[in-house]
This record gives sequence, C-alpha cells and structure tokens, in this order.
Amino acid sequence: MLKGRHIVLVEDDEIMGGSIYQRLRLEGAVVHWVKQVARAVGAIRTPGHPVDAVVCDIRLPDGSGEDLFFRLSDSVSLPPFLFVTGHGGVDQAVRLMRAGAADYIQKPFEMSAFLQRLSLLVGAGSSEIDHFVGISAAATAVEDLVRRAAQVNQPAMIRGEHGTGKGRIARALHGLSADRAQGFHEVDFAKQGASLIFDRLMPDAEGTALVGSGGTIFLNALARMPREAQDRLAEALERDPLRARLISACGREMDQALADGAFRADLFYKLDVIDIPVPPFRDRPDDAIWLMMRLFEAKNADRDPPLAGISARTEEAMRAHVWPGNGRELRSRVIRGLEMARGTLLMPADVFPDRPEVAETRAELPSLATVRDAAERRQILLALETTGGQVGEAARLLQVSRTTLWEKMQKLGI
Amino acid sequence: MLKGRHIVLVEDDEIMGGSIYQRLRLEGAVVHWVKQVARAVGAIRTPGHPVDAVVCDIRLPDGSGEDLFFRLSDSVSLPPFLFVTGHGGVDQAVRLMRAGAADYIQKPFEMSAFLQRLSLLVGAGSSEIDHFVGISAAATAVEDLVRRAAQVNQPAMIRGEHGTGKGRIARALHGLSADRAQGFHEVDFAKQGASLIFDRLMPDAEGTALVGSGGTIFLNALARMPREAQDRLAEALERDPLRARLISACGREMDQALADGAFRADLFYKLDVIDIPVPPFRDRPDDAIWLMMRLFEAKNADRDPPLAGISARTEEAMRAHVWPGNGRELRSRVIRGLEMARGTLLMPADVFPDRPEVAETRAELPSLATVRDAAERRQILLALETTGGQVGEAARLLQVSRTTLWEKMQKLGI
DNA sequence: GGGGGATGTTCGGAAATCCTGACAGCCTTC
DNA sequence: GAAGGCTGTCAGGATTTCCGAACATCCCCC
Repeated sequence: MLKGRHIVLVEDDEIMGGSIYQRLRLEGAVVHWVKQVARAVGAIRTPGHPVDAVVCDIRLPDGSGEDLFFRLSDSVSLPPFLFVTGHGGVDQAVRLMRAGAADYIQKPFEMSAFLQRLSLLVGAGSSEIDHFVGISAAATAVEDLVRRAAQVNQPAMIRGEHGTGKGRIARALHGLSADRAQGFHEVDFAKQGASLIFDRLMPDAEGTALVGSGGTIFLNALARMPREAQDRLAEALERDPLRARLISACGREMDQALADGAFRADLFYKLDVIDIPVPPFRDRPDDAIWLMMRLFEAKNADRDPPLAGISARTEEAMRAHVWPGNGRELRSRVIRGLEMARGTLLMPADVFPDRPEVAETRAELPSLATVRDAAERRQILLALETTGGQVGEAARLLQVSRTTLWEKMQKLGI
Repeated sequence: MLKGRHIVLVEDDEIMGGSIYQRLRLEGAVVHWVKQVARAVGAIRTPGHPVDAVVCDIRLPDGSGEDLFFRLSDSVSLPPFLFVTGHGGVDQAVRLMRAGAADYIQKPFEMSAFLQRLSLLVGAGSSEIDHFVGISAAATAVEDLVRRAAQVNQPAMIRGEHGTGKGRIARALHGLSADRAQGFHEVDFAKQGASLIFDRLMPDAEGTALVGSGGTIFLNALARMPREAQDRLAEALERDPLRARLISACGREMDQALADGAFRADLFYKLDVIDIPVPPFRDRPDDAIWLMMRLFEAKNADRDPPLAGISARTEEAMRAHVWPGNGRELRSRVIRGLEMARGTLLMPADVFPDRPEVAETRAELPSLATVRDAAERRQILLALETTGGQVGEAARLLQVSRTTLWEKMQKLGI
C-alpha cells in the first residue's frame, strides 16, 4: 500500500522520527523527514512530487503541528494528515478531527497499527487525482470544466491548437458522462471518408440513425466539415433535439472559416454551448514537465538499460521551449530522446538535437537570487495583468501585503 | 438555539443525566432521556418526532454508546451524535470521529461549553420550525415580524443589503398571508421593462387593474423606481386604497434617493408602514453557518462522491468572513467549494480560495512564495547536477553560503 | 591508521524582509 | 464638493533569512 507513496514526516524527536522513517522506507515509501514547522510548510506546499500523506507530530521546536495544519488548510488543498503525539488529549484530538485531520494516534503505538492506519489514508487519499490534461492551474481548470460539462447534456466545443490533446479530452468527457456505455463515435473531418461515417450517424429521411438512443458524437477538425454535412447537421438539430451528446473540436482556423463563410455561424453557436478552451503548452510549462514524466515512466521501463532519470537541465530546456507542436511534438521528442540517450540521464541534447545551443551552458549559472527575482517578477506581472493593474488586488492574489508588493515592484523596477 | 429542539439523551448516571436533562429543559429543548442502549435504539430509529441531536454516554448498563452508534449508523440518516464520557481515551474519540460522530466531550465539562457545542450541532440539523431567514435571534425576529405583517394588510417594506434574500422574504410573506392564492406580482426596477409590468398592475383611467381583486405586488429595488411610476402609484394610493397587498424592498441606496429627491418622501412613508429590516450576514454569523448547512445538504447529495462533512475550520472562516455579497455570495462560494473539494471534508481553502473578500471568482494564481520556492528548487537541482551533486560547489555557483543552500534543500525537500 | 577535504548539523547574531498601521494624494461616484 | 476607494510612501517592529563559525562525521587516499 505504501510502496512508492510520497510521505512527509514532521517529527523532531530523533528516536521516534528515526524509527518511523526507517520503517516507512522499509515499506517502500518515499519519505521526506523534516523536523520543524517552517520546513514542513515548504515541503508540503511546494513539494517536488505530490504528497500522499503527512505524518505529523504536535509538539515541535518552532511551533505546533496544529498550527501547521491550520496554516496550510487555509491556503492549499491538503493531503491527508495523520497526527502522532504523546502529549495530546481528547480535546485536541477532537478539535483536529473536526477540522479535517484524517487520523490521530497517541504515542506510544504499535508500529503495525500505525502502518495500517496510514495505509488506509494513503489508499483513500485522492491526492492522485485522475489528471488527463495536466497538473497546472490552467489544466485543472480545464479538467473541472470537462467534469461539469459531462454532467449536463449540452454540446461542448473543445478549442485548442494542434496537438493539445483535444481528442483525448473529448474521450475523457465521454468517459465521465452518464451514458458512457453508449459508444463514442468520432468523425475526423481532417481524414478521408469522414462524410461516410457522418452520414451513418445523422438521421436520414426515415429518421433513423445510429445514435438515436444516445452516446457521443465527436466532430473533430470541425472547421473542415463539408458544407453539405453542416446543412444536414443544422437541419437535424433544428428538427428535433439530438439524443446523442455532441462534442466538437477545432483550432484557430475556425475563426477563418467563420469569417469567410466556410462554416455556418448559426451552427457554430449551436455547437459552442459549453466552451472548453485548451491553452497551448507554451503557456503552461508545468504540464510539459508532467507529461514528459509520464511518458518517461511509461517508456523507460521498456528501455534496455533503463535510464536513471531526467537531467534538471532537460527540464529547464523544456520549460523554455515554445512547443509549436504541443503535446504531439513533446511526445515524439521524448520518445526519440529515450532512444538516443547514451548516458544514464536524459540530457537536453537528446531531446533537442536540433538545438545545439542548449547543450552549452556549462560555465556560469544564474545565482539563486537572480532566478528568484526573475520568478517573482514574472508572477507579479502576471498578477498585475489579471487584475488589470490594480496593485492592492494583485497583492491579495499573490498573498503578500500591499506594501510588500510595492517594495518588490520598486526593487524589480516594475 | 436549543429552543424547541428534540434531543435524545442517553445516560445511565442519575446525577449527570439529571443535570444535563434539567439544563436542556431550561434552554427550552424537548429532551427524551433514556438510560439503556436498547431504549436508545428505538428512540432514535423510530422517534415520535425527528431528532435534532443525540447526547450519548459511552458506558451504559447494557452496552456501549459506541455500539449504539455503529449499530445505528447502518440505517439511513443519523442525527448528529455528541458523545460525553469520563472513561474514554483519545483512541476512542478518534475512532468515533472518524466514523462520523459530530463531537466528543470529556467529563467533567463546563456546562456552558457543552451547551455551546451542542447548539452548534443542532444548528446544523434541520429544525421543526420553518425557517426562511435563519436561526439567529435576529433572523427569527425578522421571521416573526413577517408572520405578523402577513396577518394585517398594510404596506410592508423590506430593507436590507444586496443578497440578503429580500425577494425570498417577500414571497414568504405572500405565502403566509390570507390571500396567497391571489397571485404574486413582482416588479423589479433593477431590470429592464419593469415599467411595462408596473403599468399593467396600476389602475388606469377606467380604474381597472390586474390586481383589482387582491394578491400581492412586490416592488423590488424600489429606489430605482422611475419618477413617473412613483407619481402614478402615489396617485392611485391617494384616490382609493389598493386592494392588493404592497410589499417593497430596497437597500442602503434608498437613503440617497430620498436625500436628493429621486424618490418621493411622501410615497416612501406610505409604503413603509411595516418596516422589516434584514440585517446583513456579517452581523449574524449563525445564519451563515445555517445557510451553508442547508446548501451543503442539498447539493452534496448530488456530488459524486459526497463529502463527509464540513471542516470546523471552514465554519470558523465563514464566521469571520464579512460577506459583502451576503447570501448570494455564500451560495456561490459553497457551491463552488463543493466542486473544488478534493478530500472528504469541505475545507476553508475550497470555500475561500481567494483569502479576503473578493465577491466574484477570480482566477487564482500561485502565491509569490510558491513560485519563488519552485524557482529556487529548480535552480538548486540544476546547480547540483552541474556540480555532480557537490553541495559546496553548487552553493558557490548559486552564490549563497553552503549553510543557506543546505537550509533551502531541507525546506524544499531535496 | 592518519590526514584532508567534503558533508550534515547546530547556533547566534546581523541583515533582510515582511507586516501592520498610518497618512497623504488622487481618482471616481454620488 | 464630500465620501470612499485606491495608490504611493514611510516608520516601527516582528520574523525570517542568511551567513560565519564551529563540530562531528564520513570517505578517500596515502
């Protein structure tokens, strides 16, 4: 149960901490042991890997575990917390449980019981949400939208550049909907013979159609839908509400098609009830890294010998790349990189053989202060942009005081 | 808040039971005192009256309160359980809380604290009285006022901030009045076309009007009533007492409208015979909790999977919130929170993703600290890689001291 | 087995950062 | 033209961060 799970252990006592640490390691968990509240905040809020559970002592040198929990519970959605303490009482236990702690164990305890209860949380912990777009804020927003769209039977339109995984999102939407058992029918107008498939889906003169009873019709590359098919669909929608769920996907080229009349505007608006915009990878580098990790894990296992990991510089290079081909490009780059890699790590040169300059950055690294400032600067600008230049509002978004933000803006020259 | 509530008290100790029983009676609760598990099962599962809460001892002559709880928890919906015990320990408390008990108090306890915690639970449960404003003293006062207003046919004026549910109160008043069958006609002057609707309600030159025979006219956003309509209404009132019941609603802006003459003072006083002031949510946090509970119960049932409950921290945060948007804001927050929640409880971060009072949803940004940490983490990894894992060397590259780098690595879990 | 160098860790003080609070302008909006 | 909301600015104090110093280890190489 615990194998491969990421667990943060917050415990200052050497003996106790050591024994828990050892045991969890033995069980195959990846344990991050911190001894102070301040450390724990960072480890839980900005983890290198999603945290599956937190095992937390109450009495700590620089504060209490309770403080830690309350502080975090205001700002982020938390992994399950298991409190472990020798000094607590019923009141504390009840208070914490009511506040949302997952479990509470008194010292001394049986290690086996402890492990069992921890496994329970980890198993239940839905911190491993089923991501199908990515882990960035933008991606989870899209996922939420898809989930909601799946609840109502309204035509949905997925809009995004090439390779952003519109097809996969459509399939996910179908899979989340109530009548997922009813079949998923894709018509890709970028392919030959799309019209034939489409014809079988639409009601004919006698009103019979393949999808009369439900299911999902996915119209891919909608902008290239033939005019004649558009007319038939519009007419079918007009005559009688379709039983099937309609999902369509298109890219930037739809603007053009609408402008020059190649696509009927009235039909477009009928299909665009729920709009699901998928941002390109260049706007969400975290997802590029996430997707790379997934691909790496999947494909590296087949490799002989498997690589030990991914160079941090590769991540850096991916973050900087603009991804004109989005997910499709990423996929092919990673797979090719895995084949080409010679050392033990996946290096930038493996993934970007076409960009020799990424390999050469050996000498000097920007200092920590530099990148920190750069990151802050980017974020501040982003916040200011979303608030339309309102400083106070931006400060709230960034969770600093207005004065601090002002100071930083002075310092960074914004 | 216990007045009129039905509470089952399960306690075998005469002294303890008697004292609780007396006190609860004093508070106005209807208490059903049983001294055995067997009796309690019946009293709770097949009560003569819906039970609002159960106060339960653990050690009982024919079993334990824990058994009672587990036995009942198989059946459908349990009232909130508050356990009271002198012998229990942390383990028991945690076990019960995890199983869904609402609270757990150790003997001996302060009676006042006990009552407070019990009230909290009871507030959550649905009550016998048909509340439509809230459960706080202020809200029940408003409800009483509405009930009385329904008895007499005098113009009533509901005054309250945006989102305090003035429309709902008006409808409730209508529903409580004798001629509720006569129809309810709303004219919302904040909306387009209000004047047209208004015209059809007012007697014309021939003295005929839509509401000549009764019913209720509800003038919403009264302060924005056009001057011309004011004149017509004043005239109609002057000429002949209207058959219909008049309810109007306005907010703070009416003071302004009266001051600068945008609203006729004479008309205002004619409409303000029965004054129903609705206090804002910030002045009655109990109602915020109550409304949240109602919404939670209603919407959580549709959720998949349903949440187990609401974190005590969330209640606390709601209590502290000022609710600039009052009920409307609360509603949208709770509904969004239910969508966003990831764990098993509704946490503060779900309901208040934006810390302070921003009424509308705002795309949440990672905090400055988060991106700063993330940037540092990346750079540190990069440096460590280029130095081949040599910490001291990496520190030099990053231009920080070795100690600092070590600290950061601790904090970030590297 | 004994340096030498690197790391893991703690400590105390200096330096910075951040927050609260306050006040003055400078806009809108009544 | 008064009020209220927002920004620019500053001060003072509480925290946090950062650094240098200091040990104890640990490992490698001689």
